[in-house]
Amino acid sequence: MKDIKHFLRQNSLRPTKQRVIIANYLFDGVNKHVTAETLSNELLKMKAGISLATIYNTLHDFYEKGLLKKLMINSERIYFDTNTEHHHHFYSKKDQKLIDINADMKVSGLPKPPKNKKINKIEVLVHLDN
Amino acid sequence: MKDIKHFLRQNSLRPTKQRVIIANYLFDGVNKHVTAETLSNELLKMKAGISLATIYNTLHDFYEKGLLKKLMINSERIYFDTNTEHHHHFYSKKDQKLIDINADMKVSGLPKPPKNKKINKIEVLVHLDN
DNA sequence: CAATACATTAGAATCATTCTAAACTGATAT
DNA sequence: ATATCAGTTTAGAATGATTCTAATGTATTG
Repeated sequence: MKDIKHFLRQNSLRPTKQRVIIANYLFDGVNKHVTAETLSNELLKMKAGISLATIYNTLHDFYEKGLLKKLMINSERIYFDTNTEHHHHFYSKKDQKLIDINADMKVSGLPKPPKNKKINKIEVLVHLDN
Repeated sequence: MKDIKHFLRQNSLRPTKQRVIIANYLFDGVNKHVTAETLSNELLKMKAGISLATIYNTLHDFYEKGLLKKLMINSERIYFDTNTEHHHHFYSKKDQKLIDINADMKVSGLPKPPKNKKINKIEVLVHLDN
């Protein structure tokens, strides 16, 4: 991501100091899974001094613009994924860690959806033991 | 479920008045997806007068004994499933409703799990549009 | 560079869930 | 039966992630 300001403007987001810092961290080319908390910790490390409220606002803004995916893994916190392509995950509860599955997986034997309902997307979560 | 008291005892749970009422509702032969809130509403309807704390405790106790499955669908609340067999779900966000998929589905193209990790179980969630 | 629409922030509010500690009850032994 | 006691229930407080509020700050536009 060379020009973050341009990137933010393209997505109808004012490139404020805080958004630039957060976008630079999130969209550095390495896919990430973050929660408000883990992101806050990273930003603290780089002494960015961004308030929690702004972190929540920004994650939400990025999500609204389709720059992040929301993952429902456990009910304790919300995970955001910088990989917005359709993909699946390994999940280690023990490590509280998600790992992308980029392979092209197929699900067979799926029954018809209920009347008047259409399938939107299929999500596979592979739980790891240890 | 004919003898709920016996059933509870078999699972090392004292058959208290509250647990009997809740177990009777949950294990009546029809699989259910409940949250503390929806269960509380049902119990209110039948004027059971069971406190929220007990509802949480009981769901937890039943879960600990393997009588319920926990589902992580969204981060707003915890869902419990009376169907403890391995199975998958349709989910309609709009209706906030889960539907069991009992068909025997297969997932192909799964990559190897990360080093030193074993696959525990595979969960497929089919999101519905409308 | 002034005006203004949008952003940031600290701290309060919210809401599902968990905790606390006092009152209660099912099981067991007498 | 009844006393005992470990296990339960409960109201209400506490917690913790997230959202809201409303005051202050800042990017954009003309």
